[in-house]
Amino acid sequence: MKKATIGSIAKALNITPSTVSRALNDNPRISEETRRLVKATAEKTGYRVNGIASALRSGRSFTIGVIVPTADRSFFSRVVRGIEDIASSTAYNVMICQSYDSHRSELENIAALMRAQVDGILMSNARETTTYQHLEQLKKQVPVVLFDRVVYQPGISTVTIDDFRGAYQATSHLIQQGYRRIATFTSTQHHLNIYRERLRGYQEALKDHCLPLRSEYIHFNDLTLEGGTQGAVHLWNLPEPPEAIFCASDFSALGAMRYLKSKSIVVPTEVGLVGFANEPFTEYVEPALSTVNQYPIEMGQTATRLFLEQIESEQGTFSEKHITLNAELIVRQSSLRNN
Amino acid sequence: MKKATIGSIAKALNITPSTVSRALNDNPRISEETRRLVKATAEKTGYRVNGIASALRSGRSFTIGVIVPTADRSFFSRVVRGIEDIASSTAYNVMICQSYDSHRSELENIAALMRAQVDGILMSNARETTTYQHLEQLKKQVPVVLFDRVVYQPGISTVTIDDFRGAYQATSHLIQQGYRRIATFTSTQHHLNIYRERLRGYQEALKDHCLPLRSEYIHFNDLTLEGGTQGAVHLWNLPEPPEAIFCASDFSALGAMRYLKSKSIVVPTEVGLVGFANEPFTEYVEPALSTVNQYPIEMGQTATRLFLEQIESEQGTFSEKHITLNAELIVRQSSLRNN
DNA sequence: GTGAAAGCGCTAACAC
DNA sequence: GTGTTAGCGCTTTCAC
Repeated sequence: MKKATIGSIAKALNITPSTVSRALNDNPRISEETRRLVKATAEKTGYRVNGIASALRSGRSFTIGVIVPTADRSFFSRVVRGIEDIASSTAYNVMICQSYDSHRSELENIAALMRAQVDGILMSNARETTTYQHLEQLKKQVPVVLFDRVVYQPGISTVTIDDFRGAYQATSHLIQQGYRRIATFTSTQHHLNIYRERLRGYQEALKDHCLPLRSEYIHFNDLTLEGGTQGAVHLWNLPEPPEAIFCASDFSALGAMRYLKSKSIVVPTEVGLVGFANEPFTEYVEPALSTVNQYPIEMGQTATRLFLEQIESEQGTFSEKHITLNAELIVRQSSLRNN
Repeated sequence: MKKATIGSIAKALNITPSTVSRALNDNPRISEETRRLVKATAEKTGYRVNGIASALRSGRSFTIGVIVPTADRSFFSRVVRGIEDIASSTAYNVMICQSYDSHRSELENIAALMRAQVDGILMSNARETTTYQHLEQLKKQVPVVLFDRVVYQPGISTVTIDDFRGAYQATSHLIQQGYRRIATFTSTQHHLNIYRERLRGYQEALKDHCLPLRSEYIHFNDLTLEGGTQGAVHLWNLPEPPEAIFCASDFSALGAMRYLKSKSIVVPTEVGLVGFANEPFTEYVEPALSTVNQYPIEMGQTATRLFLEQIESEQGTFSEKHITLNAELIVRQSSLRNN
């Protein structure tokens, strides 16, 4: 019992492989009769197209490569879901790789995906990535779409959320709740667009509300739980600790929340907290953490649509697009002052 | 500037493609000199092997297909990490698909992976999957290794953790903490091995400690947060509510925790809780949730090793293995009675 | 140690 | 509407 191929079907029906191929691909020049016959035989013999062979011949693998820093962050896994939504509705497969935020891994993933002859790559830069020659090379070979952690280069489309506005809204919300001395946690990785934008949003909001920018209230850390704890320690060692923190990540907000709890400082009565990313745990902690939703599914869908647009565009007609999606402040207890 | 191929390298060096292929693949019969020359030229011209072509020719794609219900559960994403660990150290790529617990999706994923000519499939059954003919078919074509949610079939290796012992330990721990009336949440999806085993572990622990099995204390739900809430509602409507719950999932434990909090019932003083899976949020909630660690990375690594063993075994020498990994009870505050 | 030749399974330009 | 032909890039057997 060998594997069925278009050849074996052809032989069984006394026609040629090309006819079989055409029939299976619904080529209009094939007679209804032949098509029916071919498909019936295919069904009966358990024929499955060999994607490898057709990719080799046609030059298109109908596979999209995706590189995310890590799939176990709710945000990225939901982006992937968005990508799969669109891909599967258009007969594309998705090959997912994780860079674990390592630049080396990112390079290896790109190499592996190219070896697999993917038709395009959708990716979010690894945290470690600070040089972009690899993208220069890559974009010459296949369409590349960056999302979330992006860099702007000719020929590369991007999808981001409006990190600036998200941060601006979050900070303004804290101000409206009556908090005045507002600190922020931001990333030491200042080459990443998203953190630069979130910091800018924080600063603009303060300015627009005529509040002073105090540099001791800007704490650079790695935005992990531990980073947030350290940040809180730093802030509460100041002569005048803040009344609220806008944290550029949920994990760092959680770190702060725990530190405050350990010091019996009550959130939100005494101190207000807002995170960023809407990780699932933000709903579960107490008090529930206010945060900024990044619409990850939409981001994945949009990135995939940009890829499809590019791959289907005529040679030379393509030019990159930069799409910014809305960010949405989700207000929960951690920033609602009882007043 | 065309793409470099073994043909182009051969032409440049006035040798044949076969020699180039051998040199690149470190075939021992190639002279050091030729190998050096070939590799230098490959480097210079930016040659990348075409994985598609070599897969077609050799019949091996060096790609492993992985199907998980969802990648955004910490457990599964860590299994994937374990798989990638081993795969990448052996030149295999990994193609990840998500079934979203739908049987239809699972079938489609299998089809897509087979089209892509993966060399094997590692999977965890979708919750919805209750029939297994598709695996019967599949295992004839490529090595199949099941993990976590498995079914036992000749020719299919499996990796599970010791769900029975995990549940047994968790329940025994509650008993040792002085809780006597112990309930459990289990899944309505009783065809899944893992939930059957966890229920069995709970029951055995009660028996071994001479505690009665009370059927009203076994609540079947979908093990989500909502399911856990409903379960708690049910239990606290009983004439004699329990003193503790062993929950077969962390999410359902969280549901119970919230319900209890809303009723001002204090965990762990009045009621003890243990979850299952060691989802990250279990550390973050208050009180921190005791749970059972499933060693996901080890599970992924083991599954991949089983696949490699099978694919490298001589025709006919292979027979399936069933590996059970340890489960480890992690005791946190939610089950530590202050006494 | 290297070359020649064949072919993996499929598609597509060109015939008629 | 169907067949013929060629070949995608690579590996591998069989020569010598």
